[in-house]
Amino acid sequence: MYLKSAPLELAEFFEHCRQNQLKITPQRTAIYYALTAGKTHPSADDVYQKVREAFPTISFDTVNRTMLTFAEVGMVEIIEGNGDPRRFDFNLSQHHHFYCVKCGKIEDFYDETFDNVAISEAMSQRHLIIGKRIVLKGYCEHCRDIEQ
Amino acid sequence: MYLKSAPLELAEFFEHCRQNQLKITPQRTAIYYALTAGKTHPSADDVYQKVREAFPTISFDTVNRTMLTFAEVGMVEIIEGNGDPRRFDFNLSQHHHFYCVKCGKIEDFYDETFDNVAISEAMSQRHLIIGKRIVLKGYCEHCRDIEQ
DNA sequence: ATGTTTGCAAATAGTTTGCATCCAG
DNA sequence: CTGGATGCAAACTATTTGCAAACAT
Repeated sequence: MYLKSAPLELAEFFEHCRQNQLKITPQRTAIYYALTAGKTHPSADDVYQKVREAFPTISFDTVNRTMLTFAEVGMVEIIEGNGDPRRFDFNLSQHHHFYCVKCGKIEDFYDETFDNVAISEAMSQRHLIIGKRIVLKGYCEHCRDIEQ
Repeated sequence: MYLKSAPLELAEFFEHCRQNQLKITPQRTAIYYALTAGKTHPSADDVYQKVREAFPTISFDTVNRTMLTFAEVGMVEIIEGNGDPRRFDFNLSQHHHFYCVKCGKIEDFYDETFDNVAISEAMSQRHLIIGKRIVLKGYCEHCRDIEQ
């Protein structure tokens, strides 16, 4: 089915903070609000601009660091690749990527089953699709062992 | 089936350059070689380090610009997101992304068919997979029209 | 010959770090 | 009170731009 995004309720946010020994500060609460009200895949600066509407004295720095903290405790996700140096792919055949969240390694893999799944009409009619790829995230065979 | 990456032959590389009005310079040729011989998902700096083995006087700058040029004419692909500012996702439910290569917009979508396709044993046994996502690339409904 | 490409240097953008002050618990 | 959080400034990394000299065609 079509499920809409389900942002955390304020109470859940507080709970999350407590569970992770994060102090509930006015800044963090304002950032939480900005996330529920702002654009969907914001950069740190997007969040900063939005938060300032409610909290004009907050520093960019606090926003940026708070977002990293939120990501660490699983309250937001960092979209894979973004923020890392640009990387190029010389393999032009249809393939998929496994991305290691620890060491940043990218591994190609091939999967015909995925290749054969059609994109929904809704998407392919609205946008002009030029590529389709599975991105797996995880710990690679090396990092899974040294992971605490 | 399992298809290995098929790098361009030197002749194809020259042909590609001619077709795109790119002059065949020693630097570009050396970069092409470095791509076939070097690591699989290199950053501009990775390529630079590799090229210098054969062409010690090349500048980082030329490598970086050449990679962008190669990407423009479709000889390499820029891995989506990498090189762009970090972006966060507040939507923690299982979903997928459409990424507009023109304006950088990311749109969520949901697709149970994709969700239900299992990851191959080969991948799931080797790595510790924590996320699976389809990434569609293309021109969004807005950019598809103003696209030249 | 001439328009593209290269190499250098400077500028810009995004992110990270160090540290003194402040405040939630 | 006290350790974590904040704000500021400086450092760092990656990328982009401008320009003169060099080169492929």
